[in-house]
Amino acid sequence: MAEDTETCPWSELDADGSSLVVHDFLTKRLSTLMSTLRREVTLPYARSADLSIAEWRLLSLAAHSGSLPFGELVTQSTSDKAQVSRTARLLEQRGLVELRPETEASRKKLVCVVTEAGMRVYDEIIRNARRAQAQTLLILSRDERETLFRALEKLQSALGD
Amino acid sequence: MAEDTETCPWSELDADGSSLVVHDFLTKRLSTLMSTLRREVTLPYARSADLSIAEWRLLSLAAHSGSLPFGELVTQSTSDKAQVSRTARLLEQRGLVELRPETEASRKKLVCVVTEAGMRVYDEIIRNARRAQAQTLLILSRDERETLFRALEKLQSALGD
DNA sequence: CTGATTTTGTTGCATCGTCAACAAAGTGAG
DNA sequence: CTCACTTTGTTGACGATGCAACAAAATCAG
Repeated sequence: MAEDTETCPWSELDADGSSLVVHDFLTKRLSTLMSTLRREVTLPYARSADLSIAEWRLLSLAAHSGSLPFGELVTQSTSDKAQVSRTARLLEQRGLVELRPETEASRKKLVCVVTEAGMRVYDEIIRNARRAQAQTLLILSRDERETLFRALEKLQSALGD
Repeated sequence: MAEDTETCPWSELDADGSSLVVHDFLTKRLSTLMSTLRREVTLPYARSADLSIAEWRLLSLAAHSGSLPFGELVTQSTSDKAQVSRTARLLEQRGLVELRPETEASRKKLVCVVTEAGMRVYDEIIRNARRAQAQTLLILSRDERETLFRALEKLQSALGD
């Protein structure tokens, strides 16, 4: 084993897995990268529309399909329902989304509908964000990009989504 | 363009980057995975030693080399110096690390030295964590693992470390 | 050595995220 | 219909996190 420990220590693992040498854990690496991305990419874009990161995440989730049930918002966001509730209400106060009953008969179950104003904000940011991300991803080869996303996907579903 | 949009929409980007179709942004994917990993992997292990995630991160950083200057702790952790300061003091109160002046002459610059007790806690957790991570990584092919880590590394340094 | 400048760690504060308790609404067996 | 049970969104409380002001110490030019 370990023919290329220098350059790829993480590849050094066997079926048992106990010989993994990685001090540089996947979790650490991901968390470092995430924190950099938040600071350098997401935060600036969110701030350009005077949104917090949580607000931006919610708006973009809902805006992608125009509207989303409250429950879906909770499921798809990383946050819990408390955070989603408060953030959604903030977005509502600013006229970017509307929270209304799912059906006429019901009064409790809510849908989050993005307003015209919300859509404008979303479109504006998402365009820049797309370009910035694409620019960043260009430092990876096409194969690396594909493998990266596929690997992340696999890990996600292996961990029980 | 878009020969394989179905399976790999993210690979669809050109030099300008404007044609990137990714709704599924890298940031979103990473943040989802991170949050799952924290919940399913890191948190349980940290809790098994009654540590918060921040405490575990600090302890593992210092324990890897036995001791680490305070400044290095700040640099290598994702957190800022305030957080590091408070967390380190907590670890000190619990006898897992010792914070002492870097040299005899100095009184301010600190080194974080992991105690015997701290090392025992670290060793216990790290062993399990390694095994768990290795187990998870087994769902990726060797090539995918290598590419994944290399890609993450590249992105990190491209974003100005 | 001395005074000015920079580093370094601490503290206060505002924000964010999570947990748990709660109330209102929906659901279903009888 | 009705009573018990579940689901859903809100609220309060607390810990974690990040920012910025601050004081003590280190550094350095002269």
